[in-house]
Amino acid sequence: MRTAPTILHLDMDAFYASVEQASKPSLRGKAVIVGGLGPRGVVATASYEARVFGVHSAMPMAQARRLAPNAAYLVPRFQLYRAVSEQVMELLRALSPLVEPLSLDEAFVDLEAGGAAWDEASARLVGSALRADIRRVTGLTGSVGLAASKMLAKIASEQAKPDGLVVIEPGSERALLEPMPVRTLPGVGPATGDHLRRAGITTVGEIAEAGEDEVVRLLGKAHGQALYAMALARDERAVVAERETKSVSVEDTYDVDIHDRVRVGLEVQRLAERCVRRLRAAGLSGRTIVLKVRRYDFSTLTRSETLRGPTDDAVVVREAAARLLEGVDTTGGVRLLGVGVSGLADYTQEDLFAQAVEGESEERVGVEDGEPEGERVRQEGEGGERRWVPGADVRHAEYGYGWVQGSGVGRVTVRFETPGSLPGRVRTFRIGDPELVGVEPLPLVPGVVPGAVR
DNA sequence: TCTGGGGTCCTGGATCCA
DNA sequence: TCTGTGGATCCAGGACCC
Repeated sequence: MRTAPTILHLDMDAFYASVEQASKPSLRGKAVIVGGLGPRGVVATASYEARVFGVHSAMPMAQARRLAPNAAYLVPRFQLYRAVSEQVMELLRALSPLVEPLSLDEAFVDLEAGGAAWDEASARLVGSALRADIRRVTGLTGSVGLAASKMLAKIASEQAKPDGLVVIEPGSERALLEPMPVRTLPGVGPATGDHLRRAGITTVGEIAEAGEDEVVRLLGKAHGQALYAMALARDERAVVAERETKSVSVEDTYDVDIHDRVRVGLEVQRLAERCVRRLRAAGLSGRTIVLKVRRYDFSTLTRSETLRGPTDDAVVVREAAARLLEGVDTTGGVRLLGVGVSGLADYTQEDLFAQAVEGESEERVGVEDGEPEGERVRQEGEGGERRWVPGADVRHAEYGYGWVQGSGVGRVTVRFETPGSLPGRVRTFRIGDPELVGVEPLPLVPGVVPGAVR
């Protein structure tokens, strides 16, 4: 284990909500909640102003609306978040070749490997400069944790939130961890937390006291050994820049349970095609096809089938998924369906026609990936009429740039403002108003154009 | 009052094979 | 030929993470 706090963990503060606030001046300082807005949606991110009401990630949206009825509710705009994330990752890669992104808003950086820092003082300087750079380039705040291991750097950034920097000095780790709740350690979720609590273990110090044998007895070999080591502040995991994808999957939760078996079959076919589109866009193929079914009572089951060789053929995946579905009882209704492919390879075995039982249908899904992500600005509503999603960027021929605040009963309400403007005014239009068009998001900091935004 | 989507890793039983 | 053993692989489910 290294002796200087040169592993950096960056965690952007309330990332999706902060991007929305940066992009929409009227929302700054307000409760903003980003997530699925359907009847079964959950919160992806809540701004700190919304957290005051008790709203947090993964909470059912219905519950959030009860707690914070006056918050702004927006659907995620992943394209924009990806572009901003790429700007941040670019800053990290300038520090070191060893950057390990964990998600759009989080990453580890090995500062020593990049020669950017070698002791506490230099690491602190780099961390502060990074936070300033992030603010300058994106207008957003991020929290930085610095420590001698990944686990501790992550705990440090958690303590630094929001908008701070915390260094855990080597030598102080054990004393720091001891009183912390077991849930602080990575890999301890609700189930493991409960398990440990029933054994009388609630703090990290108590895991260390219990001894490795006891923890392994409670949690199994791999998990137990890993957790015991973490409790002693032992974490030798390296920062890994390139992680290869192990599986590709898509899934949909339906607003209303599907009972019709034919419809279930059609949805599975659709998901299989979407999955293959993603697979091909990534230049991958895979051997194992997985069907996932969540039933009306939330019980979830998976069925999988392994082919003789990897495929990226939509027909093959569709047929495998259909075969798997045959063995699943869906009476009572299903709320979620998913199709995935694992056992990935970066080549395709062409000689797979035998696996396509009806080798006749030669249709394939194109590589061009028009993946809808719920960020479609304008959707076709029932009867072909236009529908605008809350938060979407628009431009009006007369009033300029703005975003959709809400829509319904034939009307759409738009607030006209841009990232660099003062909070703007609201106007309401007919849903079909030809003067109103959907547009790409504007850069958060005027003049700094996120390269990835098309 | 309900519980998304996209992943990763681990475990344990079944099966196959040398 | 029978039986036991142990590894590899497959399959299903659970837990966790962001």
